[in-house]
Amino acid sequence: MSTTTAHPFSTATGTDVRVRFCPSPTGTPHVGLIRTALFNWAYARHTGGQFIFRVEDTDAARDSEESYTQLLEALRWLNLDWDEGVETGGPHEPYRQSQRYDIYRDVIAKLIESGHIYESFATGEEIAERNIKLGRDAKLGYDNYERDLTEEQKAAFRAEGREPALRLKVPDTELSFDDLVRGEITFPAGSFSDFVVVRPNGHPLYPFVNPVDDALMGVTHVLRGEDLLSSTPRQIALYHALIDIGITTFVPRFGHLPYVMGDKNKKLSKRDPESNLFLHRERGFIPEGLVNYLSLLGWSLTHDRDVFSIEEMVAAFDVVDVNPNPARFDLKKAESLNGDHIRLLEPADFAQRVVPYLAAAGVLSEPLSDTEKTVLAAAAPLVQERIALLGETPAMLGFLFQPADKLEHQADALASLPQNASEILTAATIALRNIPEAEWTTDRVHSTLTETLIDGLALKPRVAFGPLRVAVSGRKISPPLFESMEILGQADTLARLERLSATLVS
RNA sequence: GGCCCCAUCGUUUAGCGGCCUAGGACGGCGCCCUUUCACGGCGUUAACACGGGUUCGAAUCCCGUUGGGGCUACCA
Repeated sequence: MSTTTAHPFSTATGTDVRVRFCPSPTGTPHVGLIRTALFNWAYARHTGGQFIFRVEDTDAARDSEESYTQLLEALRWLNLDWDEGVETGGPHEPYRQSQRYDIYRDVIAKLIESGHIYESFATGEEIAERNIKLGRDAKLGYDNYERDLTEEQKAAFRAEGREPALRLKVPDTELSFDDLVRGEITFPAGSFSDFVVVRPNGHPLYPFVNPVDDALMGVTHVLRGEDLLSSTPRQIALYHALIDIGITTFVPRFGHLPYVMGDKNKKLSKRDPESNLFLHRERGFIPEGLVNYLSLLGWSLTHDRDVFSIEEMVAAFDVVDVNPNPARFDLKKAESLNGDHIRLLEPADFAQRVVPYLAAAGVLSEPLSDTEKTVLAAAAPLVQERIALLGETPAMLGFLFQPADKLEHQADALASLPQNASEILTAATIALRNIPEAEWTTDRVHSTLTETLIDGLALKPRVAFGPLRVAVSGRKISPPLFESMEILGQADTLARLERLSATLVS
């Protein structure tokens, strides 16, 4: 097509690549949005190009500063750093659209002067009426009939007190582009019409400011959600106008990333709790695990492995390998992957990361005392091997930070006690009391208890150790018993056994 | 209604004409390990939507059908 020849698409590769993440700050960060950020970031890091973070806060009614802050927090938490953008600055400042209105005014003036945009006085109702009158579907949209309004007609509208919106003249031809993830896509002539770029009150709209900023910032690859696919021809039309007036020299390549679906066959909605990035963090996802899972939403590293590091992702990531079909957000899989990444953490690192979760649950408070640090360091490895979310740790480790007399025995744990629980506790208490304090180790506790209960009383391990577990942790499920006893120490352990015994007698 | 996108196990993904009697992972099921719960190990379950082409040969290319989804704002 001639327009394509006249207005070439970007051919940028390698370090010339410029991608951007440009959310509008409405609501809390959505995992689909973050997936988009991740893919843009990964593409920039893979190619050695630049990653721009721009904020599209031109909707005063819905944008909030709180949401803006959350966006920053989200990217920082996931370690998705940007080369240019809000906070960090760069050669195309400012990076918040609410501060760029002067720039848009200038571009608008040039587009009016060059005849690419024109005044449109029609209201939505009038457009629908007109369609009906002409025997077309009312939903058909605008038919460009004000393109050539005379000065007299415009004056007449103004005399009625009407102010015009500004519309872009789109070409009356088909428009196609080569989508990075979907291949060649063509929109037939007439499937898109002149669209409003500026409201009557002078406020520029998203379909205008987004491409304008991309053009001004030299964005070469637009990787965004599939929901924006149908607006692409209009954007390309705008680009042609921008090239015409010398704002830029090329049209970026587009890549439309697949939807992130919820349980049902529809987009994961902001209402779905699973869409909330911070909720996942609260539950104990670690950045490594969540990023890994998010990367799998429409992409894969290789055929036989899906646990990998962000570095491995960057090394391999290319948008052209992104799968075009929608991906479902599968919490189970995400959690499993997170567990794998938790297991990969250095034990000290893991212990460190668990602290905020323990603090939030009231298990302990920061800063930790030396004793608490010691206990945590000893206990953390015991649970690192068995959880999928950091949020599971308070329930698992809480008993270690409670004094024996404050420990609560859970109902289901008490209910699980065998008839002879008292007898078992007494026998165990006597045996454990005989261990010299200096020899109080996991192994010694283990062997002593085995001799006394398994060999001596001929009990099954399950029956023998159950009551001890309940006495020590208050729960049916706990970290390994003997290790726990070692961490608690002899005196505390004995106190717990005696306390449960006392409870059972009374 | 119009336009656009999508189509491999329950889910996600590998596959880009012969390596596929279709591979991995999560889930499910079973077994093993085991002081509980996990973790781990082993095994198992289960898919190319349908119909036409093209080709010596199709999950892979083309067309159609069906089924999903999205867009169709003076929101972003």
